[in-house]
Amino acid sequence: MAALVMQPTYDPKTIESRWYDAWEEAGLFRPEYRPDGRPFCVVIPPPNVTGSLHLGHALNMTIHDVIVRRRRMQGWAVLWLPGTDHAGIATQNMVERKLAEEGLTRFDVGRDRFVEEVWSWKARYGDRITQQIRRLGYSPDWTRERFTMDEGLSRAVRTVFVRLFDEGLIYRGDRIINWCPRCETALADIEVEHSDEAGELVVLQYPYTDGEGGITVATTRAETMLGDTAVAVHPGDGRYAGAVGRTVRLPLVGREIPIVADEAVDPEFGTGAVKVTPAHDPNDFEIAQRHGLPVVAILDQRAVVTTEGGRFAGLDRFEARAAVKHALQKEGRLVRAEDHHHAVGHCYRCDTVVEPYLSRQWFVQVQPLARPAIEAVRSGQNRFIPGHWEKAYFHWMENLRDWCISRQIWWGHRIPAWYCSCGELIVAVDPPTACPACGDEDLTQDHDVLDTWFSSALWPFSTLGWPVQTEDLARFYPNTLLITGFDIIYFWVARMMMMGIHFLGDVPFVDTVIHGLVRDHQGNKMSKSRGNAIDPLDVVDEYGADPLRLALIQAAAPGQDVPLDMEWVAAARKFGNKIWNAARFAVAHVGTIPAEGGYPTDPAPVERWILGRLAEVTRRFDELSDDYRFSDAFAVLYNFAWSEVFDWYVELSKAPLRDPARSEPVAATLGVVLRDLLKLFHPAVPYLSEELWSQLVGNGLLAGTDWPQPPEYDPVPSMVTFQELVGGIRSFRAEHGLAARQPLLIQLLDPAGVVEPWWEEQLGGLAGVETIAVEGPPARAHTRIVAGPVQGFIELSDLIDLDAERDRLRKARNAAGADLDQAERKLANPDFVARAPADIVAKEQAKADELRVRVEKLSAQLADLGS
RNA sequence: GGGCGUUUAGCUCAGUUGGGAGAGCGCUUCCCUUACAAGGAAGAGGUCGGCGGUUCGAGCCCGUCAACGCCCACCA
Repeated sequence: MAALVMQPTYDPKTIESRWYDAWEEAGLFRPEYRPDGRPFCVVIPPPNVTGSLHLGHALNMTIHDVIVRRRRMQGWAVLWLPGTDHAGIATQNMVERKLAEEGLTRFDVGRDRFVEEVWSWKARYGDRITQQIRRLGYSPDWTRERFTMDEGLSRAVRTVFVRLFDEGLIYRGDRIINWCPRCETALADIEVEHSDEAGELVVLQYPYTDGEGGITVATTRAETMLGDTAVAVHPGDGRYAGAVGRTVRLPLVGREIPIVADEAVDPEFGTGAVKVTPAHDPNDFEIAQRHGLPVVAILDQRAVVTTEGGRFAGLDRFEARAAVKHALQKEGRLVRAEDHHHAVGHCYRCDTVVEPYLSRQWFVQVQPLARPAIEAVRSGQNRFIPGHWEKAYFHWMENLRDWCISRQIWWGHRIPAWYCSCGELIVAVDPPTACPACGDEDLTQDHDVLDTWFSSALWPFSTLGWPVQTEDLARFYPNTLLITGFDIIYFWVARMMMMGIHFLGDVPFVDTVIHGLVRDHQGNKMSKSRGNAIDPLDVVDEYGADPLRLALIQAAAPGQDVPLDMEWVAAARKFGNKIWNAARFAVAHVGTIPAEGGYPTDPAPVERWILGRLAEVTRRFDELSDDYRFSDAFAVLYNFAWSEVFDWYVELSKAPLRDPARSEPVAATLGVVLRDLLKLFHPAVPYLSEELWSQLVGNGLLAGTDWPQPPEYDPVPSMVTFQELVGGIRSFRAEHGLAARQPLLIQLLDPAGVVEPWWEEQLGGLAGVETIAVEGPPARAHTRIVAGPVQGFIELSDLIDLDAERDRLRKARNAAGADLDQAERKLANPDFVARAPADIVAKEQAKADELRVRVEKLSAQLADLGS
């Protein structure tokens, strides 16, 4: 028995520090807790190790926790595997910014010291986010926590690299890639964010070397002309038939360059002639390869003009753009400049404009990996929820180009490739001691590291021990689920599919649950730069972790963005207060409650009603949860709890609970219903429910109990009539401004015999009326309350304004009359009667009958009142 | 240039086998009744973006238009 006195208001702060350690120490978060359970596995989308929790994480992990806590209670052996990501460029940038405060760059400190510095950062901040995860009450298995750069995962990364290399799916080559001149590294295509920007299209004339005139070309990046090595036209373009084979002289540079014909040129665009800059444009690079053109790089890795740029050397690309344009104008080679909107690529980590840059990089040939990954989704081995994301997935996968995986940063998995002075390339999981070709022991490891997403792609199996065939791997691969935001479907989901299928022969997870982004109440994406980002820990401080969790899960319709207003969180806290106080009431009136079962076998009508509703709601909640429709599931549960259990059943229980002779069965039912509510709500509000459990049931941990399975009960039709009667009386009372404590006299007329003995007492409590008889209408002036087959007659005292009462009745009759008309019109339609299903027609008929009676009675009443 | 999403009460949003329009917050009136004023009771408020179609019946299915948002795309 809980003898503790509960505070009258729910205070999240005092209870949310209490239960986490108990759950963890009981081993509840480990799959071993249910050794015989069906395996269930989901891996956390690993947050950046030095990052901090934001609302996107909170949404993602709330969905995780709501799922895994329920599955545990349902007896599954649940593994929710946590961990963090080294987040290559992002983390490196953070540490570089910190160095910058001391006036240093990473090149000042050198690679080894820099990497040490990052590790020490990781040591200092690496557990901040995991502490935050605990504070929000999330329940992953911390004993299995992983980090993408721990020893095991690094080995998995090297193993995958070596195998793909041996299969010919990883290669090294000189290609034009996306280059961030600020981060000084290559980026994958997907790591470039395009935005439409106002620019300038300049049209230049390159003069022929062998005669008058010249050829005009257009460009948005004038500075690149310094590196032009040709002009290209379409072979079928009649305008330039005579030009192909001739040469032009490159202005400012003086280089003589040829005019070539190439299919890649679109004769419709611009002048139909295109300047070819092989070192700084991917199309041009390909044209140059086809025509054996020289490649002249005029920008270095910081996008500064090289000595190839002559007098422009040393200028930044944007300075050079203006300077070159100006110089061309002075030489009369600038035909015109026009405004031009075009997409400009930016680095997704630092927003710097990305430069196409020729360099030697490592690539994954993705098409052989993508094909089975597409097929797996097409055939249903994996499904997206909601399904429309499959289209986006297919479209992206089908158009994939090779994935540039080498990065010129220092923080990450170093590429397991070594070079020997003899020219030998050694790709191996473990560092080679000597060159297999020449025996030289002086080998140099490749300086680059791998794209962070390369290691992320292995997360569903590298975390389980792969390449070692561990028990966890056998038991938990494929994972049951993956839960993530749509913004990383390409970065992460698609790559996990490719790698999982390729290396394990099976999809990495069966269901892919996609959720939206958290937005502010005006629908804007939250971001630090926008200044509208809300720190979840501030929300927790102000409202509590449970209210935040409940608000998030209620707001998260499948696949839709979540506009989070603090009003939602405040409303969730109000609900917490409501259930807190319902429990407080129960603690005072209910004795021992069993942890499981205990459902009454032959309950009285009111108890049968609420128990029947509990069973219906539990079943519906389970259906919706199984379909990942949590917002709907919790709406059903929330409305049941508040507007049925609290507003009706708790009120109905008060009278019998005060009477020792009748209290026992009511207390038992109230106890069981509240107990199951705590269980059903527990996945969303674990702290609150656990605290109330300790007060109410006081036996073990709620988190470790079984999920409720209440038996079904026969419906109680008289309850519906009773509720309608109470509503009618209350409405009458309110419209006439009658105080609730002033009893009204009511007589009931019940031709159908549904009036139950318990009504009298409850009508007194809930509607403030005194029932005087169950028979015909009284002689004195009265009005009627119509509730299904029952009529209530309330004597009209001098206090009642008869005009107001006539208005009230007229309004009620007109409303019923309008509904009746609609129903009768439907029933008069022969097509409806003939074609609609029989049960729909019968329902409509019953509705019409009931409405007809109601209209008759209200009309009769109006006549009685002399209208 | 493609593709996707959204458009429902004053605000933010739910509404999947098409069959009587919902929640939270806000608003109006009454009530500090012994679980709860972070509460209770009673109300007001919607041509479900426009048009057309399918159907006995459409917020829900089809077509079309409009507005807003997002993703993808090597047209200089």
